[in-house]
Formats: sequence, C-alpha cells, structure tokens
Amino acid sequence: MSQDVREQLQKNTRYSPVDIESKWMDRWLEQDLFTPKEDKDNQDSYCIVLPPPNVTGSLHMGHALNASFQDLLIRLNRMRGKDTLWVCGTDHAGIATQNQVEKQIGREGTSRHELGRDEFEKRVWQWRDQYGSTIINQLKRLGCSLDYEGERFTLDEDYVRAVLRVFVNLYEKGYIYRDEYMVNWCTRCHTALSDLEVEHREDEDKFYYIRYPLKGEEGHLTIATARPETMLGDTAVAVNPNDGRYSKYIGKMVEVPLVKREIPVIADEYVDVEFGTGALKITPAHDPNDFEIGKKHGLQEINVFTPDGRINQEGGRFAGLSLDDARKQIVARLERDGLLERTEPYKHSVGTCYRCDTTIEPYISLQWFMRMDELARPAIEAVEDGRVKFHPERWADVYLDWMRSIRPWCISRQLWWGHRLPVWYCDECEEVIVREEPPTTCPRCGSAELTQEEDVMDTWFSSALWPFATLGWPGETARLDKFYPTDVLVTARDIIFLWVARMVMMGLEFPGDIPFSDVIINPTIMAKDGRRMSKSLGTGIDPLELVESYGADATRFGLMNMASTQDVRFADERIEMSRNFCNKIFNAARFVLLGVEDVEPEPSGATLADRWIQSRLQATAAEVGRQLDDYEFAEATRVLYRFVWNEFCDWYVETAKVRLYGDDPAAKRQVSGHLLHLLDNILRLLHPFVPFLTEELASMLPGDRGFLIHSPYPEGDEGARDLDAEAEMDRLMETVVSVRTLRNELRVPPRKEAKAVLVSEDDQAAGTLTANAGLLESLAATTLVETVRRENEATAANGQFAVVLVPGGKLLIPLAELIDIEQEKRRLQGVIAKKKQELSRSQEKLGNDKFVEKAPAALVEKEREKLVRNQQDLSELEQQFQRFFGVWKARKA
RNA sequence: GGGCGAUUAGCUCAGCUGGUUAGAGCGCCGUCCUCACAUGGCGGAGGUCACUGGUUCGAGUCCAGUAUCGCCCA
Repeated sequence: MSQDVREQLQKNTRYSPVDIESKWMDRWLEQDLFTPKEDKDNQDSYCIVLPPPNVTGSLHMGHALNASFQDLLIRLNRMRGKDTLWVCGTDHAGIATQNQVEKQIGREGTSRHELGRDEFEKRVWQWRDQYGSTIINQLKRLGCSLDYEGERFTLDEDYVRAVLRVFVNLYEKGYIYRDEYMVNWCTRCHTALSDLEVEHREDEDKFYYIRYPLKGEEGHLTIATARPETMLGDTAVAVNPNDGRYSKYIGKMVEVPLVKREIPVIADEYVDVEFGTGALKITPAHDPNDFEIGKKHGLQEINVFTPDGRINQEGGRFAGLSLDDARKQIVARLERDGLLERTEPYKHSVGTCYRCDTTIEPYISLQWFMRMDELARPAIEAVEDGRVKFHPERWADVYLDWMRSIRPWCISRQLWWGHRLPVWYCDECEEVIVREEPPTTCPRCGSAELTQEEDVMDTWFSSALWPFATLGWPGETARLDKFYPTDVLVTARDIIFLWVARMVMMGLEFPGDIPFSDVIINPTIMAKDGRRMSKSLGTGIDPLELVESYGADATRFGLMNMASTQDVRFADERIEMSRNFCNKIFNAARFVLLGVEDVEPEPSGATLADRWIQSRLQATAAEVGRQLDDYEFAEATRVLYRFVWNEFCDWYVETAKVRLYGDDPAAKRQVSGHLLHLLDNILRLLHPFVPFLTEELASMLPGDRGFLIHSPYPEGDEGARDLDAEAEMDRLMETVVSVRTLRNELRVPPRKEAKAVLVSEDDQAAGTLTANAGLLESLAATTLVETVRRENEATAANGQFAVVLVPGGKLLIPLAELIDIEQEKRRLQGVIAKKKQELSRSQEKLGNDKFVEKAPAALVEKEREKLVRNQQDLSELEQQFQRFFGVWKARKA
C-alpha cells in the first residue's frame, strides 16, 4: 500500500462509494475483463444472455434486481474459473420506439406519414444512436460485468439475417400463414397485437337492455349488451335452443333498431340462459365469440369501425363519430324511441394496449399468423423431463399450462419499425413469394412487378431468437459452439410466455437444443403499499437514486437481501442496512490493513479464536456455495452478513486486538497472518455481491494479486471444520455475554474492572475459560483471579458476590461495593423465574409417556440432560438467593 | 369464473425435509464519543406465528376449511 493510500485510509472513517465505483468500472473496462477469453483450453464455459431490455427503456427496480442476480452469477462463475460470457444488448421494441419517435417528430410539427417510411426509419435510427444505450449505461453504474464490447441489437445486420432465416423456414414448413381473422386491434397504434400484448383491466360500466322489434308481428326481443355501439354491425340474435322462453322465436326475424336491418333469431348452445335476458345480439365483426358463432352459422360479418376507432360508413348517420360518442348518441336515440328498456351497473374486464393503454378492439383483418402447437410439443417435454428447470419450481406449471393450450400467434404488426416481413406479392399473378433475399421476378409468371409486404414482425418474434442469434446463429461461430446452450435465464414472471416459452420453442427448432437449462424467475418488487410499483400512482422508486445515495454495492446487496420471496415489498431500511454493512466491511478492512504486520496472509499457529474463525470461514464459504448453487441469493447475503459482522467483527477482531496491540511480536505476526487471510477470503466471498467495495479493498492488500474479478472464489470445506474449537468458543462467548449482561443489569460502569472466581464443575469447560482468561478480561473487563473446584467453593465464597452461571460452572463476582442490592434481587428473581419455566417445560415433556416412547431416543436423552442441568442451575440460584437475602419466599410461582 | 402466492415482534421480513428458550434489520429502552467503524459498541424489552378444525408423542412448519390482501389467466 502506498503512503498516499495509507493516509487516505487513515483519514476516512466512512466508506464513500462515489469515486470508487466509477474508478473501478473504468479500469475493468480498460482491461477488457468482461469479455470471455474464448481460449480452447478452457472448455468450462458459463453464459447468460441478458433478457434484452426495451431500447426506449430506463432502469427500473425490476431491472436492477434482475441484473444484480445475473451479475452475481456471472462474477461467481468467472471466479470459479469458467470462461464466462454475459451477453449484452437491447430489443428494438417496435411499438414503444415508434411511439417515442412519433412523439418527437410530432413536436416538430410533422408526422411519420408526412415524412414517409424511409425517412421515418432514418429518424428512428438516429434516435436509437442517440438514446439507445441509456439502459446499458445504467447497468454499468450498477456494476454489471456484461460483455459491453459485444453489445447486440435485435436489428443488427446479423440479427436480421437470423430473423429472416427463421421466418422463411417456418413459412416453408407451413407454420406461418396468412389469414383474415379476428385480432386485437389498437386504435391508437393502428396495429394488430398478440393476445399477450393485451392487458386486462376491470371497468365499471353499464349493461344496456335494448328492444329489438319482431318483424311482421307485435312485440320484441330484449337483448342485453355492454357495447350498444356494436349493434350497428349485428347480424343475428341468438338464443339457447333449450330455453323455453324463446323457442317460438327461433327462425323469425327481428329488426336492429336505428339501422333497421332485418336479422334472424338463431339457436346456439353457446348462449347462457342465465346471463342477461338469455337473448344475445351477435356481432361477428366485433366480438371474438360472436365471430365464432358467425362462422358456424354463416352469418355476414359487417365491420362498422374504422382502424382508428370511429364508426365507418356502415354506421349511417353515426359515421365518423368516435366509439364513445357513438355510444352516447345511440343510447340517447334508443331512449327517445322507447327501445331502451333499462340499464344496470356492470363490471367487466376491458382489454387495453400494453404500450399505450388504449382500449383494444376485436377487429377482423388480414394478418400473418404462426401455428404454435407443434412447436410447443418438444418445448413442453423439455420442461416436463427437467432439461429446463424453473426456479422456483412452481413457475413450470404456469409455463406448461400456457403451452398446453397455446393458440396461433399473430405475428404481423402494422408498424414501420421492425423486421419487415420477407414477403413479396406479385402484382401480376398475386403469387406470394417468401425469401430471405429480395426476389427480382415472380417465379410463377416472371413479372418484375413485385410489392413487398408492408407489415413488420412482432418484436417478440425476433427476441425469441436472442439466446442463439446473439451468439452468431445461423453462422457456425466459435461463440455459438462454446456458449450454446446458455446456462441460465434470469427474468421476470410476466415474461414467461413472451420470452421464455418462445425462446425454448425456437431454440429447440433451430439450433436444435434448449436455449438454457435453468430459468430463474426473479421476485417482483412491490411498492410500500404492497402493490406493483406504478408510474401513474407515483409509487415507483428509481434504483439510480438509490445508487446515488447509498452506492451501487449497497443497492445490490439490499435488493438481493430483501428478495427472498416472489413478491417483495420494497423497504429502504434494507438498503440502509446494506450501506451500513458496506461501511462495516470498509472499517474492518481499515482495521486490518492499517494494523497488521507485513506478513504472508496465512493462518498459522492457532489460538482457540484462530481455530474457531478459520472453522467458521470454512462453514460460511461452504454454506454460501450451497445457497448460490440453489439460487438462494437472499439467504446467501444473510449468511455472509452474519459471518462478517457477528462473527468476524464482533468477536474475532475483538480477540485479535489483544495480540495486535500487545507486546508479543510473535503473537502479533501470527494474528496478522490470520487477519489478512480472513480479509482476503471475505472480500472474495463478497465480491459477486458488492463488486466495487471489494475490488477497492482487495487492491490494498499486500502483494500484487491482480483483479479480484479473476481471483478464485473460496470454496468452503465442511471437512476442514474444527468442531471442537467451535464448541469451545461458543462456551467462551456465552460466558462473556453472561458476564456482560450481569454487569449491565447491575449497572456496573463499562470500563470498571471486575474480578471473578470460577467455581468449576466440568474440567474441560473450566479449562477453556482459564486458558482464555485474557479474552474475558478484554471482552468483559473482568479478571479471573482464581479457579476452585466445586468442593472448595466455601473457601472462595466469602463476602458478598454476584453469581452468574456459565458453561462448566459459575462465576462469583465480588462486586459488593458496586452492587445495588435491590437490583441484584430483582435480577436473581428474574433468572430464577426463567429457569423454572424451562424446568417445567422439560418435566412436562418427560412426564408424557408417549413422548418418551415414541420420540427419537437421542431427543429424549437430550431432554433428560436438560432437565438435570436446569435442576442443578435452579438449586444453585436458589441457594444464592437465600444466602444473599435470607429467606427465599418466592415459592408462590 | 379458474389458478397461484402471502398472512410470524410497532414496521419490513427470515424460519430448508415437523423436535433446544421462534430469529434478523429498522424502530424502541438503558448505556458507552473504549485508538476499525456513532452508517458504531455493549446489554435489554417486545410475538396466542390471521382464524377454525384435523393428523402427530410433538405443528410457525403437514392436511382441510374460513377470512383478508396481492398477482396471473380467461
């Protein structure tokens, strides 16, 4: 460590992340440490593809947690010696990006239609060059060790080639086809959407009861509808054939009010007798169920809407009105004509566009679809037979349920931003040509008059190829060879269908293997109110603000620490706790780095405390390894927190001070070796969680050991544990705590030295204490002046003293001049009451014959030992009480 | 309508295959500016484990039902 660094370290008592974080990210990038070496010697590879964030996006809490998990796994595996690749990149996000740029040019007073398709596309590319790396740069601030050099984009030239290859191939196999069908239509984005891109929202609405007059006779049928404006396109009224109320009307005609169209009354089992009036208006062009019924009965499909959500010419006098206005006017007119029987409140779910929240209309149009069931079959098997595993497991059911009832996927979008369909139509003979390379002439008629399809593909179509297209597929690249299949995918639950399922299908269909073996579904971070964070409610929290005020390390550690279940309520106390933890680590490192002798970081010649902490280090490393292998990240943070704070800092460092500040040079060198060895291991264990802080501190360790990033991860060895040392140290710590408690309760000033006499019953335990009397002295300010055997107790116990039971005996602490007698009385009474409770619990258990008979023998034996011990303790305490206060009267309990 | 999850200290949450006195962080009380750290040390108080039944020698943990909240699908 240079003199400067030493001075800095001496001066700063608090860890300040700001400069350190950017410094290290710069160095890591300069040294190109995140790019895999791709050497042939290391066949052990590890790969994660970042689920490509939306290029318009910025980092939110979900990303931050998701990225923290991935970086943890990546850094862990890199330290475990694997050649590691974390693929970086963004998704072109058709609708979102187009909307963004449309807004921008709107502010300039123009529109995409004015600019034209080519010009508009140019503008989008400009936009993406300017803003497209926002989220990637934000990931840098979090400390993510992505392969930034190899950043990919779903519209990269190579990527486009992969998308076209897949499209053409699936078309040739007959999976992709064109059809006129009912789709979800966004009237604002002017495009079709897949079922998954429609969100549902509960809406308070009205149910309208409307009279449809019978044709050629008196009377009417009353139908109920939530959408009166669609009546303009009604082509039938349906009733259930088993519904006696309506059987006489089947086959007759009724008149649609306002448009005066005559339509038949038909019978169909689909109609629910209980619902509404039992008579259902059928609008095949504007309702998916009606569409099916219409097909079945050969009904006409009358489209009455325009693509932008207005009434078209079919709507007669209502033409040109927005759907909302049309509804108002239609209802008003029905009311005027006496055809509106009544209305009632009605709650139903309304589909909305996931990108712009506009109400989705079911709309018939000519679109490209993809048949999914055959592709789904092997993808279902891959999960069923465990080649692809979900964590937590239950998400596999969600995946399987959806896959088993999968429906054709509408993959065409009426957008200008995206992968344009590689489809050409011959203007002469109407031949459909699907090719990777643009054709020049029609293969059927030879005409050169070809028109390319206007539509682009659903963005999710291209992102389904992400795990292999980013590695170079369809080329046969070294990366693909080495890193495919990838290892894990870490993603959010709402992306299981959109991504995970489709990636598995495409992976199996194209490179011919699963895209990843493990899918980790990361928790959803909820707002403090327990609901999803929402921009509109203002309950969202910006992770970068957390990074600013607490540091990236604390943010990561805190998020992972709270992420123990699948729904996590955000708690900033956790981030604060993590910041404090980082500060603790920093200060523990200061203590070591500034205090030790310059020695090799090796454990040698061990005292009890040394043996204990080395054993705990092994146990901790083993436990952390196990938890990480199980993807139990939150638990791993807890294990490390406890070890570093509650074992290393609270105990080991305190015991080390005696030797470090003492005047035995050999002891000082020895403890220095231990401290350096421990610090080194602690930093390596923590590095995947808190990369910046640990890299900074590791750089100050003596010797040149290179970047922590490539240091080996400590693998604990349970077999190397020293259980005797652990047991012995436990007893010692228990003794220290007991003495501290006593001193505290008797209000002995912290630094007031006390003396103690040990009355021993158990030679081993007593030996531990006498051998480590120095620790009792430094940790509890209490000097052990004498040790006597129990039978000689009387000689030692003259005068007034407090007694505290410790493992292996009791300590007599003559504190007469300091003791508040009443205080001691209350204290003893408390201790006695507690002991009695414990005793009766044991008695009760052992008094139960069935317990003794059926419980495991070891457990019963343990309970017996406890009983005996508690009996002894109690009599000890009662004697003490008697001696001190004369008569023991508290027998009423 | 179907499914999933949650309910443990004042708050936010741990508690794996049922078995010591149910834990942590924050907050609270007391105390200490002891030469790594007051973003700290030491000690302490605080819980009918949502409710009702059941299985078991033994249930926070397993089963059934109820309630409340949240999420997903239709």
